[in-house]
Amino acid sequence: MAAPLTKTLSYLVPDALAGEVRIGMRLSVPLGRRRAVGFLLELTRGPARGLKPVAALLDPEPLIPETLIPLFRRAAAYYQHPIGQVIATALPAGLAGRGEAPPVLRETFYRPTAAEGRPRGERQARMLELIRMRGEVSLSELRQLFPSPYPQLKRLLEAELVSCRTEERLRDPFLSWPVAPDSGPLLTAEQDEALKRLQPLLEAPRFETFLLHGVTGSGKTEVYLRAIDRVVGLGRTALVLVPEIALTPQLVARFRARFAGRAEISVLHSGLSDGERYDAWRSILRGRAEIVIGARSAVFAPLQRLGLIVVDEEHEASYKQSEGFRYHARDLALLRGQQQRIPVLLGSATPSLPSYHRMVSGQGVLLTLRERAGGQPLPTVELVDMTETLFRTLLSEPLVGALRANLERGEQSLLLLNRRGFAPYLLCGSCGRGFRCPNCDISLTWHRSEGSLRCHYCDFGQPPPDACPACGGIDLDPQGAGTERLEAELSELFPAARIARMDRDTTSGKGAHRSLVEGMLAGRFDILVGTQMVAKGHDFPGVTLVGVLNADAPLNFPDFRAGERTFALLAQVAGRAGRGDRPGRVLLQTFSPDHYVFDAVVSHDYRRFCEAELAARRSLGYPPFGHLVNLVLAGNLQSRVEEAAAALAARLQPLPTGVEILGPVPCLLPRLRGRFRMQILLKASRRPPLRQLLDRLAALSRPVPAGVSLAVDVDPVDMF
DNA sequence: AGCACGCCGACT
DNA sequence: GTCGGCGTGCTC
Repeated sequence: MAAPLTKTLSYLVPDALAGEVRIGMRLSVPLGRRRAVGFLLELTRGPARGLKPVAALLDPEPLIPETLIPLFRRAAAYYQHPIGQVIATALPAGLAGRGEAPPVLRETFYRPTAAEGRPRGERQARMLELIRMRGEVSLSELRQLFPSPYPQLKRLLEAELVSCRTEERLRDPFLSWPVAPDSGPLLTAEQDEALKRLQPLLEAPRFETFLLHGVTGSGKTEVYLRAIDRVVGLGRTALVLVPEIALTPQLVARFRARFAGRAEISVLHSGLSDGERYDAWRSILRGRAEIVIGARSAVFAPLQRLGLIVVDEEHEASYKQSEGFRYHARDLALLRGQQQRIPVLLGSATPSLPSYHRMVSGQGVLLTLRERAGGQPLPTVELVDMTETLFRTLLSEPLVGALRANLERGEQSLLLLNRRGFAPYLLCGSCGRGFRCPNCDISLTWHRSEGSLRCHYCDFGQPPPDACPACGGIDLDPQGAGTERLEAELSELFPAARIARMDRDTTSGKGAHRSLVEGMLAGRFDILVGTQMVAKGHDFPGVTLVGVLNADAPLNFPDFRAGERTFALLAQVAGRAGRGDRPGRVLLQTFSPDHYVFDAVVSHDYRRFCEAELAARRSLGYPPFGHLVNLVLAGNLQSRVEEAAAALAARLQPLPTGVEILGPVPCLLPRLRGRFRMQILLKASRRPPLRQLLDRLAALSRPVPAGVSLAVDVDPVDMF
């Protein structure tokens, strides 16, 4: 239902429709004095006291498999979100609202009849001959061979020399990454061991969580491929979740190559048009795909006979949707696994603390790959203490030296600077004035090549002024550095080097990301600079040096997960080094070399990091030892939002024992896209009292006044 | 969300 | 005396 209703509504099925209704169908139903789109979740018999009748069925077949309905129900309850919007999030666009479903494409096929005759016309005769020879020919093919075949086809049909039939055609956007069939490498002993542990559950499925913790380059994908091969071989299907499909073309290509001709793979990604997405959904529903690979929302893919769910890079924050229905795809994957009684395989080089904690507390099986698959050593990681550099330089001497040496050896280098643009601030040299976004009240980033000052949180952009609007000074000074500036500085330092940049600005075009990846693989670049995008999943065998410019920057985030995030980012990017036949070296530039995160990165000791971090979280009651719910209020009038937040906090009293309330306080970004934002953070060591409080919140008739919106974020990941 | 109902200020 | 403001409540 498009309406944000918490409860479901019951309708009467008229006798005329009784034969056709099935669970999972879309219905048109009366709601108030309008018509709404609803989903049939349950059919019951009983007295029809005062129920309004269903107006119409919208589709000939169900759009939702019955097995997904419990998932929608639990997800709606858990995330305190109206079930209609949960379903709308899951489905391809256009199916939940009043919007029309994308058109179904049809294809007509012509085949010869038993009749013997010959047509008179020459063109007709040639066409008939082709159809007789091939047995059946599609209209689109005929149109390629005969410019306008319609008059002849009409005659042939009238003469009953051919017959035709129409069937739905599913759009199939085949990804064009080259596919060479491959049967896979020999397994390492550790991979083999991991598969042996998985095997029994693939054969006789039941719910179990596996966490595959494998160092970078240890071949986690190979384990997924083998496990899925087994699942598919047993006639079941598999779902693979990846953080961002556009950034993992290599993984998709490996799946295609491995299963070429043996299993159909459906790839769900953000580049699909509504029509393609709709067709992908229907083809999965009809069982035409054995393997589905997709990002977050693919956790709802309508696969039948599911035998395994894989969540790759399970620690990635992008699995959490941060708007609307704020679900976490990894957690829903676990729920789906539990409901459908199948194993769920989480994989990461840097598992999330909650997942790791689940395993060590006995709620799952930890599988570990300590060695790289090709036997390469893990890279050596060194710290460069930036407090000892005399001048504020972007690139330290040791890093410049290492880059130079790498260039001389003809080896590739990768540099991470987690900030795009040229400079994050542009300040007036005379009066010190800066430039802020009028909608978000944060500093605008100078994008030099694009010639604009841009806000990274909304779409705002303006050309950089020639003079300071406050004092008229013409001496505008870029402060700090982003990837664009780093790229420029490197070209000055190494004029002969071939430098490429990978960040959101250089990869927004279609195929741009792919051509950067291919360029690196083909050795067309010596140095790749980029934001965290460069850290994600790539396998560049030629890279032997990785440098991180502001390695401690993410530590300064006011978030209890800062340490975990920093460790994950650094370990992931370090893992890009030395994947080929030459050893890798990693240099981390930092102003706080004594921080314990760096110890863990240098020693590649994930476990020690986890134990330390978990101890700290336990003492503070943070996840996984406590549970958080963030209530975010937003509105155009600051005073109204503040009053609403204070009033809501008061209405939550008295708090159930065990629940703490923090706030209301302004959000980390107190203004975003022109709206003022306040948050109320709820914290509890156990879930039940927190649930109780959320139920009370849901029962409030008007939790916030008009002009203010309220978002309930259960298990928040980004507390902006 | 929509769309009613319902009770208080400036207009034909 | 009506038109219309948005506060409150419901939708099988």
